[in-house]
Amino acid sequence: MNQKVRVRFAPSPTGGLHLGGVRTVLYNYLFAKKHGGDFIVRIEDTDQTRFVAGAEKYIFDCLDWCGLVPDESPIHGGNFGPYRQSERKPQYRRFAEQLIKDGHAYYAFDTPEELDKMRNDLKTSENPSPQYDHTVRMQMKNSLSLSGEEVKQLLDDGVRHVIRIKMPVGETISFNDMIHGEVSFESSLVDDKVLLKADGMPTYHLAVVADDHNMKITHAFRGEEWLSSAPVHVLLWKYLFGLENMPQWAHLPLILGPNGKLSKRDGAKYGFPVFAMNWTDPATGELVEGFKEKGFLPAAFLNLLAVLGWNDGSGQEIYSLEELISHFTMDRVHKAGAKFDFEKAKWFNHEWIKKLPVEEYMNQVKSLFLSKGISVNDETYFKTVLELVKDRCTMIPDFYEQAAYFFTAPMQLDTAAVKPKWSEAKNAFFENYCTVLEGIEHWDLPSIEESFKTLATEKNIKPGELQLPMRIMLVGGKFGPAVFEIATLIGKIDTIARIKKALISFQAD
RNA sequence: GCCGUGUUGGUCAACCGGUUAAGACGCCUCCCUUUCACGGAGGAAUAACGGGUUCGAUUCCCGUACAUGGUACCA
Repeated sequence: MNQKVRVRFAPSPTGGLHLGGVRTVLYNYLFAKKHGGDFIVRIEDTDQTRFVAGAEKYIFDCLDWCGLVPDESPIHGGNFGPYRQSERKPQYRRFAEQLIKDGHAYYAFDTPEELDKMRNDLKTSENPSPQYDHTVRMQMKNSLSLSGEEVKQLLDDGVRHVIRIKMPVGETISFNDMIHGEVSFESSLVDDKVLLKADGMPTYHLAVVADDHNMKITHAFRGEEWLSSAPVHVLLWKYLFGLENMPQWAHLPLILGPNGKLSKRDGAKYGFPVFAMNWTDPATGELVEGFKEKGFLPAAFLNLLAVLGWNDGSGQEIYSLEELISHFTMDRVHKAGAKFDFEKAKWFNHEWIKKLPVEEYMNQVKSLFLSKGISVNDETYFKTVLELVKDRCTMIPDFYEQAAYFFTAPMQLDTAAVKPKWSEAKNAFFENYCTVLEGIEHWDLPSIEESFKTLATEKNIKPGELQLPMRIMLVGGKFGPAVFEIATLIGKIDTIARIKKALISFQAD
């Protein structure tokens, strides 16, 4: 009764870790931490045909980036391993045989061709996809329709076969979902799902139940796409380990794209990531950009996913991981799927860039700069600059545009912004101003600004009219913090050099 | 087709029988700023449809529509 909470995330390593997947991990993690329990990751690598090399490592890299470290996993260890299904193979067969012995499952010898034939023969416009269920199983080739000797013969001959669950007729199967409440199904309408495949590997249905039992899982969260197969799992628990030991289920709502189901195609189509990190499909070589590479902060990524389908009713929107752990409750998770809105996602990232001290992400910016050919030598200067421009950055790559001119003179000047109002008088002012600047001994904000204003008054030009040209000279465009602050930071030599260089190009035509 | 799940502004959403139906993103206007942002003040914009139940329904029930998931020896 007082069993410790044990929640598992069980990805199948077949592709990138998408938004819905990360949110499932997050809720698992939050729930486990909230109750002082264990957060477990196991890998569902039962399907050899779709298993993708490198995908397991990819999943853990993503978790690492998000900061969701499991208590138990193939790479972290634990007391209820192994944590990969492929390493538990013999056990599944035992469970399946047990079910047959108890009359809850049967051998099926139908070939793929025979299955196709059945589906084709029975297909009507009314029923486009006939199931292998109680209505047809006696017409098929299995241990229910065949005699004991026939079955034994087939088995002895080593004929390929699967093991199917024998769904009961006329029972109502129901269970209490943590999100949806009571959900029920008519057993007669559910088909005889394959439990053990011809190659001896279990299907997901047998595997989850067996593994959850083995690992003493108390709460199992998964996407809503699994809800329809829940009756199979409930029955398996009933037959194998007892309903009273079944974990609490929670079927999380789906995350939708702009046009329904979120697919990796949406990323390319609408220009936003759908995976946590870059994912290269080994089959096609196609690269899908991730949130990390797009320039998202993990804190923002987690935050935006957490509140997509959950809120605590307080109106708060910005949560740190710690806050999420203390505020999170399953009863406030939504039932309905939510459409992902990239604009709002960007807003979350912007908020986190403003909120977090620059130390948290300065290394990312540093490597961004490095890739653009700017090396950072003075860390204090670097931090000051980042602090100054962070309000203007929504995503990490924005720092390049917003801060590069602090390190290197702008390549291009927005001359169009000054030329229409440019005059000899202004030109003279700046030539003069350079001389004034040369003479400044203590290069600080007041002396730069005061001398600018004094000279402008002397020349009878409004200082305001000179500030934009000055900005274009130093920055290259109409953006950035206060001009004199920029001049202060980039220093005397650079300031004068940029003014002189700009005067030439203003003159140019 | 059948089964499951869902349906409050463009999007995320609060409310859990009586409200002028919060808030956020986005959009628009203004202020701040002779740059761009940040910040501040406003604005436009919402309960799918039809029946019930009730003194009273956005809230409860039933239909319909729509959306979404499943319907594989995939997960």
